[in-house]
Amino acid sequence: MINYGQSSLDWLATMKAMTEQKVGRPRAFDRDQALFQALNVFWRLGYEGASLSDLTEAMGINRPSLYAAFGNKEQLFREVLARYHELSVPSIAMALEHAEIYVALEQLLRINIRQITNPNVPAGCLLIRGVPVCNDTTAPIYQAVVDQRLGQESLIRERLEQSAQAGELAANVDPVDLARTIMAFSNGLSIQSVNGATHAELERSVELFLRGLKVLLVA
Amino acid sequence: MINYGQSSLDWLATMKAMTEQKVGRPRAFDRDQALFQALNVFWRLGYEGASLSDLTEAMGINRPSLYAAFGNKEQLFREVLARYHELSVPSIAMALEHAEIYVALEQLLRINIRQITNPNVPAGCLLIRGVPVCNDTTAPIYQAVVDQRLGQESLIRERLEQSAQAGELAANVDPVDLARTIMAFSNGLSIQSVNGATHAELERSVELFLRGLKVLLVA
DNA sequence: TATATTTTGTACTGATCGGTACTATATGAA
DNA sequence: TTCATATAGTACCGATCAGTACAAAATATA
Repeated sequence: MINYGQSSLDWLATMKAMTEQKVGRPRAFDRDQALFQALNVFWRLGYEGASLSDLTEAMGINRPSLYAAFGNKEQLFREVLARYHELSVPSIAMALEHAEIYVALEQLLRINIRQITNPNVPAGCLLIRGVPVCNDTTAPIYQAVVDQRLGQESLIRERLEQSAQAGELAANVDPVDLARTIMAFSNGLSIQSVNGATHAELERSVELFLRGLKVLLVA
Repeated sequence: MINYGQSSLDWLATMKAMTEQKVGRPRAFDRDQALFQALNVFWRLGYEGASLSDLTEAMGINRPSLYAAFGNKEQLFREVLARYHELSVPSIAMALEHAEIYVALEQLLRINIRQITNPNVPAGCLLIRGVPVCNDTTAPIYQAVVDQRLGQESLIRERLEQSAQAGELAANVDPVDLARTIMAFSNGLSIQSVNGATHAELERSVELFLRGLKVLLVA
């Protein structure tokens, strides 16, 4: 391994320096902040509904700057998807780390309704609002969105398979089926949020779901 | 009341004759069949993704014929929504007619997964695929879609309120909350279907959900 | 200071969008 | 036949779409 210095912080600094441009007119905007604004626009308007004018206005840059920094609309959305992944997966993974499976799933759902009713971002989930169907426009990025939804479900499934090994699931409860069931409910909550349901209302739905979920786990 | 004849069939015939054109070149296409094709296109491509070219091609008519018969894209979609309502609500209502609340909800979910995995139509639900967000394009019809989703939830809620009156719900189970919970799960199944889940897989998720649901109802 | 390099901003491209003007055509009524 | 009415089909409209050509401006290097 190449020695970039004495600590990993040095290594990070070196990597950053390597990716930073050294010559030419410096970029007048923060690429990360612009990407976050793009995330917000795609979240709010959907992939098709977000025009280049919507994006550049929110990002505070002009059109050629967007293309120079991000490629095109499709590649910008792919980066947005990656950013959304970074923002959502850690909290899912953290919830699922709880030793008790019931608490893990409870935390998962409670964190979920916090996120989909966060007033600082659009209601619901980007992965559901953003690209609901596959058509000529969305075809290039449709599968990536579905894959990310399936990726979240896999996180739940893997945790449930641990529980199944440990004998924590009730009789005739398949972890794959239960993961799909929880994911369905979670995604449905996102639609409820878009419908206008409040956090308190979603909380009561989660509590009802959890009462039923207990039957599927061993005491 | 005006007497249109001896029977309600005569009345229907009279109404039909009144709405049928009597003068001018006759329409060369079946309006109902064209509307059904439009439903299919909106279902498959979404409201934004369905272009007038997509619509006219599938409907087998040219552009001025569409505008003469349906007004414009927005009004056509409103008629499509009404058609979808006619196709979906009766089966929901029929399922909920069962005397036993558990059976009613079971039928509801089983009919639901039959419909959202029907190979003759696009996967999932038009009300979720068709108009996921509100933007400049979808604003005129967005609320109508949300209202139809809420209308389906109301059907469930009203049935559950009957059960609550009859003491068929477990302690601390509010019918409004339970209706929202069931609707969320049902909508999530629609997304699972779009993800590629099979009917058999959704059936197993429904069965797990029903096992939990039993706890929320009195034996 | 001179040069190479990159970003910025304006102004544009062809393609497609939803919607329509206009003419030809097909009917019922006179 | 003749006329009034309504649809069919072609060919078009202005607006907007994603994407880009080009030149001015701002930096590092030499």
